[in-house]
Amino acid sequence: MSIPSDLRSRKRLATREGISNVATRLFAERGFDHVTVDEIAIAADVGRKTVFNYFPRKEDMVFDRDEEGREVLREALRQRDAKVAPIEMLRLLAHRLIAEQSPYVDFSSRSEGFIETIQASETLKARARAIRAELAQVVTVALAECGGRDPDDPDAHLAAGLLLATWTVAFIEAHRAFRRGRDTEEAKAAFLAIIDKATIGLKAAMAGTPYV
Amino acid sequence: MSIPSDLRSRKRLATREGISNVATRLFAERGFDHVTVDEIAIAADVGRKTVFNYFPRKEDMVFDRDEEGREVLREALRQRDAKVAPIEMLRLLAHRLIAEQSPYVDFSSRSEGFIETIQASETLKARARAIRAELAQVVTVALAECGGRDPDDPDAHLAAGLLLATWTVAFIEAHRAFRRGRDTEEAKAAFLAIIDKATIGLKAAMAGTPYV
DNA sequence: CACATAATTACACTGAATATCAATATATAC
DNA sequence: GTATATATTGATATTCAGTGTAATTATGTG
Repeated sequence: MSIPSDLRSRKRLATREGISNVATRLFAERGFDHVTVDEIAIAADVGRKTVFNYFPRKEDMVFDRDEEGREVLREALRQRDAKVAPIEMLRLLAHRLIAEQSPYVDFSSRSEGFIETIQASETLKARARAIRAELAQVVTVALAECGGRDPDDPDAHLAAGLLLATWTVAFIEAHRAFRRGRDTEEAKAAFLAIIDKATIGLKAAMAGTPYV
Repeated sequence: MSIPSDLRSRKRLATREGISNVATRLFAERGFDHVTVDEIAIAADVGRKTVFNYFPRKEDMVFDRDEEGREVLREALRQRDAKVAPIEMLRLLAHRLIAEQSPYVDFSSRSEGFIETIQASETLKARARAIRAELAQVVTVALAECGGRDPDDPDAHLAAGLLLATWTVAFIEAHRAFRRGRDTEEAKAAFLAIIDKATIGLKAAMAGTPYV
């Protein structure tokens, strides 16, 4: 997380930031699908290849923290106290992310534009679904490990699927709540309310497995 | 479903079938991503534009029954007896589809190749996720209607998300069961076992809503 | 047969993504 | 400080999916 001292690395970061900022602005202004990579390269004053150098796919200019997100999930389940069941652990994670003002659960005017940009583009929605699928895979593996089972345990798959569906709905609903009341606190409350309520249900659904 | 008598319509169907068959064969032989639309057009002896005429996207040559699938879900929930809760209705639908040998729940050597082709291609997996998202949307709207609520009712979204996750896991698990034992009946039993078990959990999770 | 309509195709174009290779900037060894 | 190695960049060309347009061919109808 620290800024590298050597010139090469700093230049790299600056170039990356420059492209990212230009792209973000253009996407917000005109929509993801109506901005070409050529335009981004020109606006950022770099070569077209340089853009693809930093962001292998155009979508990566929007979602550039997905590995970080997966790591948050892995860590939460790895550092779990043995007394706390995995499903409960993820509920606690939701509360912690909210308490820590994590950017993953930011429901504000700023994030609203981000969400709008995504919703307006089939390509970005597809990428969001792919990221969810990767998250589900991470949760599946982590759960199976917690429960001492195979990484293809059906119960782990089911639990992960139900959990991801829950978080997704909570996330969407929190953003909707913010749009209605323009109140971040209200949105956070909505997020946690859905997580908490659904967790009770999920515990019932997964009773008899090592995950609850 | 009946074959049209006029020459034009028959030719249309034949052309479509021809393209579809050629494409299916090529995809199975060499993988979706290693077959170009040009090759399909040449092999099917039609113009490139004709291919796109029948299948707007390359993926549509693989998934050409998704609207049909959505309609099955809509119909099941629409023709529901008022005494049967929506979530229970979908459990019954699963049993009916299995009993009727519906192609949607075919776990055999034939469908195995189909699944392999999809799993081998990021593009096709993305399309499968998009179709799931569309199904979730259909279920959300149908549930909300059943429960006399808004189409953006959080409970409906949550229930639909949980249901789709359940069906997806059941589907994947049934295919895995077939791969293990090469027994269609065993795979069908695995499918229904997951649906039945998860339904109990989902009823607990959605208690207090109009959907259970 | 003549006319209208639908289907097919050729052609040209856009835009994402990849590959190659030369030019340039930076780091490291001496 | 100079030389060499390496990383970064950029110019150029190519592949492939997908779209638009207009011309051509096939089919249905009076």
